[in-house]
Amino acid sequence: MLSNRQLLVLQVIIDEFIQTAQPIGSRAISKKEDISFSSATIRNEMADLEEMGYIEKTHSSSGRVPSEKGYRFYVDHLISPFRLSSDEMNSITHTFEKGMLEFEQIVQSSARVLSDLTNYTSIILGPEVFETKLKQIQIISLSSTTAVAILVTNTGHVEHRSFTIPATIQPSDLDKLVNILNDRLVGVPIIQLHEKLYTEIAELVNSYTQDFETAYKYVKAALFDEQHVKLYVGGKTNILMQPEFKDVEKIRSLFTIMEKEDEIANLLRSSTGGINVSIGQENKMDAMQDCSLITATYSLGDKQMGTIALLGPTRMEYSRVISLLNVLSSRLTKTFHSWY
Amino acid sequence: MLSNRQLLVLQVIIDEFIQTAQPIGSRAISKKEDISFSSATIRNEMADLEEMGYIEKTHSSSGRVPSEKGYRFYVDHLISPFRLSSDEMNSITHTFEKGMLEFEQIVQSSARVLSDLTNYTSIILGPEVFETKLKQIQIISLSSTTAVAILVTNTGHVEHRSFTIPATIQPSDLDKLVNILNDRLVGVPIIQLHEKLYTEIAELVNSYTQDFETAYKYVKAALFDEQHVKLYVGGKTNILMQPEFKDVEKIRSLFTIMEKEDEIANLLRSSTGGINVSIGQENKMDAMQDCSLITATYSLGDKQMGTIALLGPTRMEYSRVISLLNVLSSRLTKTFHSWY
DNA sequence: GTTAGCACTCTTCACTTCCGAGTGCTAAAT
DNA sequence: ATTTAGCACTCGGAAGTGAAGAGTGCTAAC
Repeated sequence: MLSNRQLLVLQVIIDEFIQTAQPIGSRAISKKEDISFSSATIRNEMADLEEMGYIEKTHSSSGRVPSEKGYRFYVDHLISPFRLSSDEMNSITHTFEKGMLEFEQIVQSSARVLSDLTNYTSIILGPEVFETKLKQIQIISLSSTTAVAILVTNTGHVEHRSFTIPATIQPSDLDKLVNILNDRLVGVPIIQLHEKLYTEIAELVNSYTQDFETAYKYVKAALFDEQHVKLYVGGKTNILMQPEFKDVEKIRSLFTIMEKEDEIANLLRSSTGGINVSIGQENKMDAMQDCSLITATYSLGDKQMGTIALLGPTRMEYSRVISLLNVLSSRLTKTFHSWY
Repeated sequence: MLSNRQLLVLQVIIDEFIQTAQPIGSRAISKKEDISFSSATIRNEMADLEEMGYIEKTHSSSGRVPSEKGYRFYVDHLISPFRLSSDEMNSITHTFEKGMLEFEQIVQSSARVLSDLTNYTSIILGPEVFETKLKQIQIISLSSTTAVAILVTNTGHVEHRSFTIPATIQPSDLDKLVNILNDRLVGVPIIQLHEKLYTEIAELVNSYTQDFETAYKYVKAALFDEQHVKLYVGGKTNILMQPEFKDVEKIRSLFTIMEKEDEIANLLRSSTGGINVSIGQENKMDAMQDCSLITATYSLGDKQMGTIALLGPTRMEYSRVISLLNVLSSRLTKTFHSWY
């Protein structure tokens, strides 16, 4: 168990290190306002803290640096809610007041605000389709052999894809098909589309001509086969300003990871409700071993819709970042709620 | 004027430096197969070349390195067409054989192939709208106060935007409006849309009710007011592998530039037909002073549609890159031509 | 339990020294 | 008149040295 004084010392060390990125010595601590012990006493406490694994030395006679266990303890027990400045609150409020009405835009602006305010890299996993329903399907032919299929959801999301069709297929067949699809599928939640398509609709289509079936295949492939994730990343370069990323190799591996959107998306998707902090080695991805990833989710009703995350060095301003994520995720939740 | 031997020496120096990124000494040159002179002779030639500004020393007793003037001369007079390997040709052919039918996809894959093959960063300015014409406008209401407007071009490009409308506006008004817009605007080249909207259509709309005019305003704002550029960047991290980018500051300034898509787009847009090479200081952007930017354009008929570019260090494989860009731009041109 | 004092450790920086790669010049060779 | 061999010279980089400074751990005194 940690004594009160040890808690205090640990807190000071971590707070200080987060700001300066420099190892903290006993003398520096003893000089702090809320500390009334001599450096020697601090040294003893620090020796204990080190033995328990909360802090480390960078070399035998250096000041101390928080260990990952230290950060973990700090995050779990030591941080108090951060009072955001009115400037910060304003930036966020401003983002939501532009009266944008599209998922994409709101989410994108959120990512930008977040990375601007923190100087870390923000990653937002766009709204998943849980609650969204099909609003309308349209096919617009461009030429005798090409057409573009458009799918609109009740959330205003639009997917589209161009495709080729054999010239043998009649435009009237396409129209008929669209009608059938709209008849049967409008209002159906997006996640159930696949299922419905393969049972109900496929059956129905079978009863028509060969050509009609072909048309169906094309449209299905165009609209429903690929489901791509939307990942918004803000301030990729911010992380370059952190002194821990002086090494080009680290930068490279981190940037390479960030290009693998699928993996990142899966990682974020797996995060549960509320704020979640992964520190250093706790991260599943190798290239993030020197980073911390803080995630928060936003939701519609009791369905989780997406995830906001901030990626920075383990030496992160946890307190502030967590407050920011809290505010932003609840703003997102509120906004989406007001829409539907 | 440069003697034949000087040309040869200059060529060897640049070829070698492009491969090794190390200063080249006289002895190394004299050992090359096609060189039959002693290192002393080479030294004399190098002294001349340096005096003329084609090569430089990194310090008083170092080997030589190409100057920007040297690269310029190399690009203008010394490079012979590069024979692309069949592997390279295959990768490109493969990209165009996937039967994708959308601008975006083709262009995106092209960017990827290009950066993969070269290990530089590829930037592609998406097809401009010169020849594209409006195919259809649609408005789909999502709720009593929200709707999504969709605009489709004859090239299969889809733009969409959600927007709010006062509840006082009748759905029937919206329908009427869409009909008018489609009546008047289908087939009109996208670049003329603005003009038409502000003259013809505005006039027409004036004769209807107040509400109708309001609806018009909303739709116009949603669909036509913002025109955003599509810029595809491939292999941003590739540039980190180049030894000239060991310095974090350089990386940061370069990446910061690359986030300013507007500026990059303007830069690319200003490039004229054919291959264009900007070496080092020739670049307008400060952060690119250590880079070379090679651009090629692709077109439809005699209208230039967009630009492909590769960004790398000044020590670039000019010959290969130029060949690749040539092939790719003509493939793009051919593909687009076959569509329309 | 706390603190002052001190020896000890380790980094950092400036300053050498040494080596090798490469040049420029001169004089000899072709 | 070129070309080449030879050699002194220059410079960067690696390795080494020493002094300064920051910080620790331990001991003994408070």
